[in-house]
Amino acid sequence: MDQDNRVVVLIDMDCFYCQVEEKMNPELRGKPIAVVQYNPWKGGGIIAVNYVARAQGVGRHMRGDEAKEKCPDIVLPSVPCLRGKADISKYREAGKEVARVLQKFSPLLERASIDEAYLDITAPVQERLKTLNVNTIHSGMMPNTFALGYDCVDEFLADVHTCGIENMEFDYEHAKRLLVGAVIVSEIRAAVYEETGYRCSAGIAHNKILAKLVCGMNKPNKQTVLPKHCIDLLYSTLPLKKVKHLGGKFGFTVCEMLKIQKMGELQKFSEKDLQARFDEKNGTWLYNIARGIDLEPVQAKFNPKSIGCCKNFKGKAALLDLESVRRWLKDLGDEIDDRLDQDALENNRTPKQMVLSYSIQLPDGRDQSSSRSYNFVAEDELCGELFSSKALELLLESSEGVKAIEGEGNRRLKAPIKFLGISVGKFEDLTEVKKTKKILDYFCAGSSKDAAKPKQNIKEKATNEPAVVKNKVTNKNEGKEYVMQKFFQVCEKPQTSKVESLPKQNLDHSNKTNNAAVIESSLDKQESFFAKILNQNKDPPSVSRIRDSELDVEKIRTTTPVCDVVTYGEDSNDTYYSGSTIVDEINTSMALFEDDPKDVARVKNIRDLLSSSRIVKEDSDTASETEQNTDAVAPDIPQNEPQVDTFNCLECRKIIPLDAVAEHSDYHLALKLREEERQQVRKEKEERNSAVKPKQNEETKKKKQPEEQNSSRNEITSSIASFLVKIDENAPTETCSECGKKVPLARFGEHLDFHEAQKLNRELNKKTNPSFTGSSVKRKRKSNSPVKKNKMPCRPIDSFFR
DNA sequence: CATGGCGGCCAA
DNA sequence: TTGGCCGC
Repeated sequence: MDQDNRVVVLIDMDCFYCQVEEKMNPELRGKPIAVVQYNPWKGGGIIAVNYVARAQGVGRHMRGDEAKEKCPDIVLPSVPCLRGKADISKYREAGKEVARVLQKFSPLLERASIDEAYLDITAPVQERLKTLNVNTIHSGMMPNTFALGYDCVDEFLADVHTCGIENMEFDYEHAKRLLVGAVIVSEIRAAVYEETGYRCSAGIAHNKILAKLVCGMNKPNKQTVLPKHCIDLLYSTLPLKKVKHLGGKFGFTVCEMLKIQKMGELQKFSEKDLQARFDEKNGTWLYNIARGIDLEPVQAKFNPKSIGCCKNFKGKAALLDLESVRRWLKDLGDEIDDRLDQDALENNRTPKQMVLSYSIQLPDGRDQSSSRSYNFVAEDELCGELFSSKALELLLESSEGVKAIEGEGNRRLKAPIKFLGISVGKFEDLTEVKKTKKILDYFCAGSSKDAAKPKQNIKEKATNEPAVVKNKVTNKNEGKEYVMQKFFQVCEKPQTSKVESLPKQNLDHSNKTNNAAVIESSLDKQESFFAKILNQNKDPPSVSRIRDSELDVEKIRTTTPVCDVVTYGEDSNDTYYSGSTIVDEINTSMALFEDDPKDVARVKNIRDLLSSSRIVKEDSDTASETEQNTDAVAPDIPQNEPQVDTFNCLECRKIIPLDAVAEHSDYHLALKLREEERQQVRKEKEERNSAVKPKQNEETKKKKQPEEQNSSRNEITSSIASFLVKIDENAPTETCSECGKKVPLARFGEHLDFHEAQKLNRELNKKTNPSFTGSSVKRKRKSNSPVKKNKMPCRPIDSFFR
């Protein structure tokens, strides 16, 4: 049986939350610790205990206070609170960090929880067997390894070396595979420790259930192999409920109905019998697992399929009035929003559905839970407010006497609410346009974004945990401004100017002075969002370079397959996803504009940014010590100028107060985007009069998907123009509610994206409106203004200046 | 009041 | 689509 020839591993992090705390605070190492959440009540609930504390009798299912009694010197790090609830994002990030290491060893990685992952290493084992002589394997190659059924691993080794001649059950090939598997798992665990500092345990067997089963048998920092011929031995004493899926009610009824306790006793029953008692599927499953057979494949799955958050309101804390429900839903919605933002950046995906879950207390005192789902529609702007308001609607619509009692301003609820949860799922891949929007959001919002959108409505904050993750991107928030500055600098540079702001490696192998060419060369290696834009600027720079380097949505689109709604397979989840994520693109963009990585790391504020990018020179009489070639920009900089901090905009030559730099950059970007929109309209008009000739795509010198290169060649231009005009009389069409145009059904998704791009433009325009200066700029959200067709919905440019 | 906050899967 | 179960 092919399934039995696998080598499956379960990696399980040892008391993971504790390890995360220990890593963050090395003082804690060697001390007894337990991670708690919500410490106010009896010291908080313990959710993880390290092994020092376990040795002193501290266990899970204890309160912090109990732990203190058992172990007075225990340290109790607390899970941070955000918006009034436990925030486990740092553990989530740590789990991802580990999984990324595991992924290097096999693409067949299935994340089972925040701290557990299955790996199918059948292929790596086969590979290793080609070069590794099994007889040379010794226990030194796999420290901390145990073989179930053997007193020590050396005995198992001996069995393998002698082909297990003493045991009829011994399957030599199988044992060899597991042995080599154990060697590889040792290497995996060493790599995890080396690269993350975390220790883990592992189970090695020929399927998931068994790997999981034995993983926990030797902990911490150990690994356990379960050879087939030892299964019965193990099962003879193993309580049935220890097996995954049998730990709950089902396992209990199995034990009850069959009057058995041990796993081994299951073998006494025929498959038919088991099917008759339970159901066909369960019967077969039980029959198989009793014989160590589990056919479940390890699925390549890295990302969760849903993102949710919830909160209990126990006892007196139960919600009694509408207003508190509203408040909590808002917090839950905001958290979802934050996590979705990050998820979109990392995984290029967006959810199609949300689910509200709740439970109420019935008059008889028991709880009753329920849930209602909502499928997003195109007009929905996914944001915290949408989530919370939809959730409230769903809650009030739902039949169960949740409705507020009339009168008294709808204040009181009929039944106390004990639990609220919002989750989103059914992800689909983001289209290129939406991706573009996200990237621009990221860069353009600049410092004003965080101030504008009070994302973290922090009710309590136990620690000053950075709310957003610590991946490369978010660490470099300060770099955003820098990149924008660089971007405009590059766009603006006269043809003849030096390219000193571009990456060094590009200077090396090129005597071209043309920016586009330099950037183009950087595309050999990688492509960034900005590179895409800049790369389109093949024409000689003109007065309005920005316009020439238009953000041409259609051109960007052609770099990826033409489909708006990529039907959701496992694409967004699996380990094979090969497209560049938004995070990739942002990081590449960053890299593209970094003179030296240290510069960006060093940058702490706008002033540093500007001086390091040589744009600003306040106190400029002493400034030339840093560089001699300030003259690249110097002519326009008022040398003996100001007491105030200003900088001279390369774009318009105006002197801009430092504190308005971000907005000013946004303004130029808005100009650029607006021009793009104009051109779209122009194009639209032109093409209404003349037939469209599908234009040949530029040579795309990117690896990407191979099919894509073929298809892009023989047309499939996803040009906006093409779907605005070309209407096949016979093809089904749909009338766009935004602009009233008839659009071929096949192109309708793209058409909607076009409007999306328009909205983006408008929002950027709003963002640059100086009347909202400073911190109170509302970030995107709520664009319910209808589109006026054929009319520029922008303000006059001049109005941007006071 | 008292593990809580997740997440996955599946039957109906 | 919903409710329930399972497990970390």
